[in-house]
Amino acid sequence: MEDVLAPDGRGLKHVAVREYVRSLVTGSAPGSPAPSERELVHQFGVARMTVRQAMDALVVEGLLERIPGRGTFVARPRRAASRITGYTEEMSRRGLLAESQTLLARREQAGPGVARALSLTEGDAVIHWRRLRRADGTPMCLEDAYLNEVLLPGFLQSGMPTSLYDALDGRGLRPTWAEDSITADRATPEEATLLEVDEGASVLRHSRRALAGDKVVEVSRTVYRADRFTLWVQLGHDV
Amino acid sequence: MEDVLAPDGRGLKHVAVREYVRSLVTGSAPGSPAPSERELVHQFGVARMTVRQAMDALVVEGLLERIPGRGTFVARPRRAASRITGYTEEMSRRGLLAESQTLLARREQAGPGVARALSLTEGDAVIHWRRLRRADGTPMCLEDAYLNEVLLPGFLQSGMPTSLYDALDGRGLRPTWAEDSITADRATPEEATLLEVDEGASVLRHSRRALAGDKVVEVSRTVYRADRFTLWVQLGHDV
DNA sequence: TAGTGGTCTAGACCACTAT
DNA sequence: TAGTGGTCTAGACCACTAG
Repeated sequence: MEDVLAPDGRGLKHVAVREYVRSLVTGSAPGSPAPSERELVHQFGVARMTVRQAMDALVVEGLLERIPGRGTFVARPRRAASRITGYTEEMSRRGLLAESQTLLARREQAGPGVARALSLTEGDAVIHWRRLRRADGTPMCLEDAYLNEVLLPGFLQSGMPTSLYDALDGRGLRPTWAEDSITADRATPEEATLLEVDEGASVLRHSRRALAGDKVVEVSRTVYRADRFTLWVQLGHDV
Repeated sequence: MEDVLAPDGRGLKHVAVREYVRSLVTGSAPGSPAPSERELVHQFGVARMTVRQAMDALVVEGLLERIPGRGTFVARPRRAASRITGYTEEMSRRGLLAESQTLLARREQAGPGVARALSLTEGDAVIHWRRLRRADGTPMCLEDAYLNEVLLPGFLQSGMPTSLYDALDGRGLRPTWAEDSITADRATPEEATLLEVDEGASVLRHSRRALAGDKVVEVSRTVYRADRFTLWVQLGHDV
């Protein structure tokens, strides 16, 4: 039989099968059976290899699980390391209202440390954004973020967003990789005043270098009130 | 042509092709070309679909990258969240000598918190292992680990290992998933004495719930000297 | 124009599971 | 025994890239 291709003219029958199966099984309980390969062959009038290509994708995705001799079934959802989140999303996840007060937002020349972290040259233009961040009205942390101005043209002029990560997302720069370091320390006098704690109170210092693909999009240093904040991290993944 | 199968009698030609290609490209620089599919068809005398099955596996693995119209090439290695490590491996990675002094290793009945964290019932038998851990001779942290005795029969009797994670590894219980929480605090008098710091010194408190598959294999609470230890975490992954 | 990967066919035999 | 997924064949046409 010649290759007439699908009615839509694009040779993507396996996509049609894949999305059909996906629509069938999303929402099904793990262990529910998916249609058998030969059943789909008859339904779609395609070759079995085409159906297998469709199912393979769903298996790789972790949606389906094949059991030889028995059939194909909805898989137990895989665990995966949590996506990289910023303060706003993290507080929202905890059921707290995130508010931020910008203390400083300006163009600066990168110092040696920031330049290295942002993969820039010393003296390059960076955006320095300092915020006092609250949760349900109480100071939670003080954050100094440094951004590569080249990646964010007009960022300072366009009015600062509430969520940096949402703003990055909108520019296709959502971080997919982050290198964090965390240590315990005591609040400096300035930090204590802003965070409304006693001088020398316990704080958690959190540094992040966040990348979107190859591009370093954010370097930040945040100091959290230890009496109000515990950092949660999930590590690893299934299979 | 009938299905004579490979010389070894097992119908796994795609494995032979896959491992041949893997051996060719491991060590090659990203961007190096892999053999073309039709080239492998001739070399192995197999059908193209068989070659594609082999290559598909390597693409999913992240070793190869297909570029339509150009060929198949060695992919840039994907970043992936670091594997879950214990103290011994972490110190070794930092070039420090890890030593441990067992302060306590005994069978206990799980209290409510430990029982819940280990997915056990209160009163079930657990192993409680407390260690003072040093790096290059200086106290670094104090760790209380709780283990499910049912998963580790004879663990206490077989002599305590240096590395818990190596011991778990040997029993097929290497953690693949961990839920950590981190906070800053001050050392209690007892902690200060053991860690050889002043009472009230800054410490990092790190709790972990580590799983191997569905099984909770370790629940631990560790207190680190903040003057000696910074926690490093990598998050996210490519694609 | 030659070569590449992308898609697809219409079968086949195998080992395994469930009835 | 019937049904399932696992493997495999020997072709085919397509869009795309590169020389």
